[in-house]
Amino acid sequence: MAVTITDVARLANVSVATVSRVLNASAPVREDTRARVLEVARELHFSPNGAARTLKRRQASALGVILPDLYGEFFSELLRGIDQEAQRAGHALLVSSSHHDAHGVSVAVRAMRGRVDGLLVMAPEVSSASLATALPDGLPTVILNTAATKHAAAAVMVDNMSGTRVVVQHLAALGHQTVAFICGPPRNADATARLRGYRAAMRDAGLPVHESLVFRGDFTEDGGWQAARAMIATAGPRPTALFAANDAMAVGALLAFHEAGFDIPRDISVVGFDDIPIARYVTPSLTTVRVAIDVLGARAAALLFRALTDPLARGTVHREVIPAELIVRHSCGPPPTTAPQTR
Amino acid sequence: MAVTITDVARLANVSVATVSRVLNASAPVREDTRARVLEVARELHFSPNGAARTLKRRQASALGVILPDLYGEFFSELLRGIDQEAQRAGHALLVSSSHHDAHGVSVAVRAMRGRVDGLLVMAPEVSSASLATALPDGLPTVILNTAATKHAAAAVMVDNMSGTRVVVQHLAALGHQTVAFICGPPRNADATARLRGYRAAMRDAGLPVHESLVFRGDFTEDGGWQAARAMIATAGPRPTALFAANDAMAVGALLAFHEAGFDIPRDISVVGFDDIPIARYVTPSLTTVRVAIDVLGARAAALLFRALTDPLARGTVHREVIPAELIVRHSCGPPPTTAPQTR
DNA sequence: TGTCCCGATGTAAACGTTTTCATGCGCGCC
DNA sequence: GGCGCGCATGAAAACGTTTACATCGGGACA
Repeated sequence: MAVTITDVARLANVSVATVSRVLNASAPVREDTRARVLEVARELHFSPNGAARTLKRRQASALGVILPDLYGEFFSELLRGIDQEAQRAGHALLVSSSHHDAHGVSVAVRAMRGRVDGLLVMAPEVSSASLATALPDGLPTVILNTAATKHAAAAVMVDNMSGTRVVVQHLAALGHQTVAFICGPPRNADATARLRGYRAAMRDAGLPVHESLVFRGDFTEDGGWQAARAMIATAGPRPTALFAANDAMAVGALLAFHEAGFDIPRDISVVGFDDIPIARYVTPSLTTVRVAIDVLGARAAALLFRALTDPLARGTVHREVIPAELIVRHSCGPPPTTAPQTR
Repeated sequence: MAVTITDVARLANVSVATVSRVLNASAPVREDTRARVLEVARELHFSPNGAARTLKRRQASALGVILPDLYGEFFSELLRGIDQEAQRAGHALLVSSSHHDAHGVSVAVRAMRGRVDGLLVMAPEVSSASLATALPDGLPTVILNTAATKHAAAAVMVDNMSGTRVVVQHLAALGHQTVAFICGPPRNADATARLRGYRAAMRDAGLPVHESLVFRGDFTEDGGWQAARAMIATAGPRPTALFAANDAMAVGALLAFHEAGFDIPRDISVVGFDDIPIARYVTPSLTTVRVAIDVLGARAAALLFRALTDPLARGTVHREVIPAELIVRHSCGPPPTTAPQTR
């Protein structure tokens, strides 16, 4: 059915070896045979079978990408960065998403054996230990945003600590004393790191952390909206600023405040985290922490390629931290002289 | 290096055939041998080599996805829909993006031969004819948002015509007479269809199309921002509404208007197209055309699976149109009694 | 003129599976 | 008690490549 190298060889009156040599330029071939082979190959629309090639060469020219989800601009940007780097190296991407638990990751990983040269795994909700058992032995792996395991060749992570610190410092400098926080998903590594960062930074700034002002969230716009609603409805100390653990939730909170008639930043300041592309387009534009998500992906891919090409690098776990930088836009201002009214 | 089925067979004192039978449950095996094989396989962390499996089985359990780009929520949603459907069928996704011309598509497609069972191609900037030559012969293909070619097993497209029509009708009903338009990329199939739809709907509504109010765009937020700036600066008839060919550009326009001190929708109404998730979170929330992008992807994948499993379906080109529905939010209102002032 | 070497090509093995075919063995049946 | 049948298993071919090795001329050199 499909045309194979044998078909080309037959029609060009040469052996399959010669065809292979022509197509891969792997050995000198007389010019006229070369031309003849190429002609026949083009005529038959021949393209080599990837599986066979991979099997023989022991190199798939593909990277496996395991993601917890695909919803929202974050993953879009991440994948874009990875793809860009992979494409430069002539590698394809085998993508598999919505793997939230160790078992899901394990299944996805097994399905990739033999079809990828290395793995990029982002599983922020899976514990380091479970991840270690889910990862394969022979396949170089780079972990994203998760506590690094021994199995991995490298780990790339966001500097959540300094990111959260700089936000709190900024808010404190503006005069805010009461800063609410919206968490990410409970077992998510980034989420917990940012919560820890928030607490530590608040302490260091000499500001109190009111537990009633730490709201649950799930990294989605709707989660942020819900949390902001809860905040508006809640009794107790009135926050003058809200720090959301990611931009999506900050955007959701913005809507909730807008609906409630709040003026931002006059009534309350809002900060996000990640700097997804949309952050500068919402109203007011969102003060946030720039993470360069596409760079995060690209760096992870680059590290994986290094582990693949440089056998010496094996065995040593390389860690890389993507810096986090405060981006001041218009969603923050000084605290109001009197706290906003609940309605 | 990597553990193979042969290793398992040797340690379990059986032939490779038996191991294969156990792992695939493809033939009855005595219970004790079965247990022994499974035990050894687990012990060795064996997982079958995908390339070898694909080669022998002539089935890759993977779908190729070719996209023009990965930037923004549109592709993220599309990919999510595809992934969801593929995962249900136990298929992985081989993704390759940033293919804008026929040659790029052709290269990507060739790289996928033998590693995927079918192809999902979105190449809105490639002409139908070039696409036909770029697509492979033996591989079932579903085309997204592009004029269908004969080679394809199916095509899924957005109902751009009725989508644009309903927007113009909505604006006309509100009393708008002068409606500006921001185009997508010049050679993009969706973009041109939406422009055509805008023109036709305006004509049918008895409204004039001022060529000076048809602005160039590129489907990005920044493009929309630039176009809106141009609109503000331009002389000539003052539009009371702006229709952007996609949501990203509408969001960009929103920012430009906001920066210029316009009140939306009092000074000008804004409409988008696609209903990306963020559309309901911008301020004001965006009136747009709901396309259910994830469904678009999922349907495309479903059609591909049908072509794969049902050989009868081959040869007939199935077309499916994803409906477009007006979503009224807060970015539209009646036209101002006097046109907004340029500043 | 014989030897050596090198360039062009062919032959066949190998990659790790799945699957067809063959084989052996126990058991029921006449 | 011999015959046939079906079940469990093994041997080996096949999938479509790449590549190590063999082969064959022909030219350079002694």
